[in-house]
Order: sequence, then C-alpha cells, then structure tokens
Amino acid sequence: MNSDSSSVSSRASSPDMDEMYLRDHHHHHHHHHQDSRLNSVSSTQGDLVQKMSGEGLSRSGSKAGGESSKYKIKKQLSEQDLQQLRLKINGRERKRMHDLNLAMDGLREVMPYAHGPSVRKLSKIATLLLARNYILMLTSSLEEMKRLVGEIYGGHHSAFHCGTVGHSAGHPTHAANAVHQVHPILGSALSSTNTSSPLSASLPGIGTIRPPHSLLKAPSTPPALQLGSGFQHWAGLPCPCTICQMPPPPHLSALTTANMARLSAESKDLLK
DNA sequence: TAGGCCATCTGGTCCT
DNA sequence: AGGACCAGATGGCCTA
Repeated sequence: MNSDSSSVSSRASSPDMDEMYLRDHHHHHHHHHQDSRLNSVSSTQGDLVQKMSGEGLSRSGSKAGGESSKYKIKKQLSEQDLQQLRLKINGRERKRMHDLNLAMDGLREVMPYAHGPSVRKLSKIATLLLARNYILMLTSSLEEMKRLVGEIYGGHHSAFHCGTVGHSAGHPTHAANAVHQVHPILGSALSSTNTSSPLSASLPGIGTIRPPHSLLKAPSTPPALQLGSGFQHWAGLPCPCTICQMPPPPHLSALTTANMARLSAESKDLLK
C-alpha cells in the first residue's frame, strides 16, 4: 500500500532539489505536470499580478487618478520576475512540507512500532491515529496506575520524588517518559495479543497492510518501553510533582479501560 | 487495473 | 509586503 522508506525518501526532494527547482524547473520529475503548471502560469500572468495584489479589479477602477504606484510596480513585473516569485513560493512550500514530514518521521520514531528496513513505514494517517490512541492509552494507564497506587498507599506520601531520574520538571515529555520507564500495565498491554490490546485493536489495518507490528505481537519489549533506571518514579508511590498531581482533563478523567473499546472502534472507523 | 499514498504546484487567506 | 498555513488539483509510484 504504502511506499517503503526507501522509495519515499527517494521521492522526497532534498534541499539540493530546492536549488534545482530554482535553477531549472524543467528537471522536475513531474515534468509533465510541471510543464502544464508553468504554461498556465505564463498564460495567466496578468491575472496572477492582479490576484496577488488581492484586489486587482477594484483597485484599477476605484482610484480616480488611475492605478496606484503599488499596482503599477506589480504590473511591471516581468515574466521572469513572476516566474522567479512562483519558484520561490513553491520552494518555501516544499520546504514547509519537508519539515512537516520530518516531524512526522520524528513521531514515527517514538511510536511503539517495529522499526527497521524490512518494516514498511507507517502512513501519515496511520501515524497520527496510532499516536492519538497511544497517548490515550498512556493517559488511561497512568490514571489507572495512580488510582491503584492511591488505593495501596491510602494517600501516604513518600519522600520519593520522581525528579530523580529521567525527569525534568516542566519537560513536555515528562508524562510519556514516566510511563515508558516503568509502566507495568502498559507493558503488559503492549505485549499482549492483538485482540486484547486496545491500541493494536484500534489499528486493525496495520497488521494486514504491513509486516507484524510490534504492538500486534508479543515481542521483546520495544526499547522505549523497557524498564529503565527511572523505576523509582513508580516505586509504588504517588508522585508529588505538579504534573503528576495535575488532574486529568475532563474528557480523560472518565477514560477507563472500558472506554478504550470505544476509542478502538473510532479508530477502526477512521481507518476504513 | 483500481485504489492508496504521496509530492508538488497553486491560489486564497491570515498573520506579522 | 512577505511569509506561513491551508486545501484542492494533479500525476507518479506501488501493491493487491
């Protein structure tokens, strides 16, 4: 279904390609498409000038003295200038999309998903859906852990502080780190079978579309989920840090294991 | 071959 | 004015 990472990366343009575009647009691999686009640009350059002014028609007709100097300047742009401008805009948009894709890659990297050359890359939509469900499941697990810990220790607070290892206060990834380091519930959930894992069940397509997913089998725990040296964060005591003490968002406070079924169903629908 | 996914171009809109 | 963001259109690549 999806291009593998090699084909994707081979298709993705590099900064060098940006320069290439600006130097000579005829080298574009979508040359047919590109040519037609350029033709349309050159055939409507007068329109482009007016459109880019945002009010071409009204401007030319509203001024008693004729065209404004601003409009004159734009109208005097040569075809080459316009084409240069178009290429510049295109290059920016390309760079923007590349940055977006880099961020998407970064998200893929931190997902509990089997990485490697033999594993097909998650599609963008699958990445986002998986990430969403992953976050929801982590949140749910975290709440469950806190609840259990609260039950066990009955509100007794300990001198333990979660800031000892792998925890910097205020760090945006704090919650995820904490769970990654120790979460037994999450660990069991992630290593459970396909049908029993809310997260894997939420993305039924992955197992069929792509090679076995790390979430869909009972493999060695993904590196990000292995118990680390920060176990003391969840040594069985309530974390006194502000983040852990912060009440969950209203829509997540009712997020129970039972509700995960609903989330899974939603993801199923989205992936159809 | 159809469908999914993707990269790119493009014009519009909003923001600084 | 220029840049960022967005959505639609288009066409290529890949897989079932």
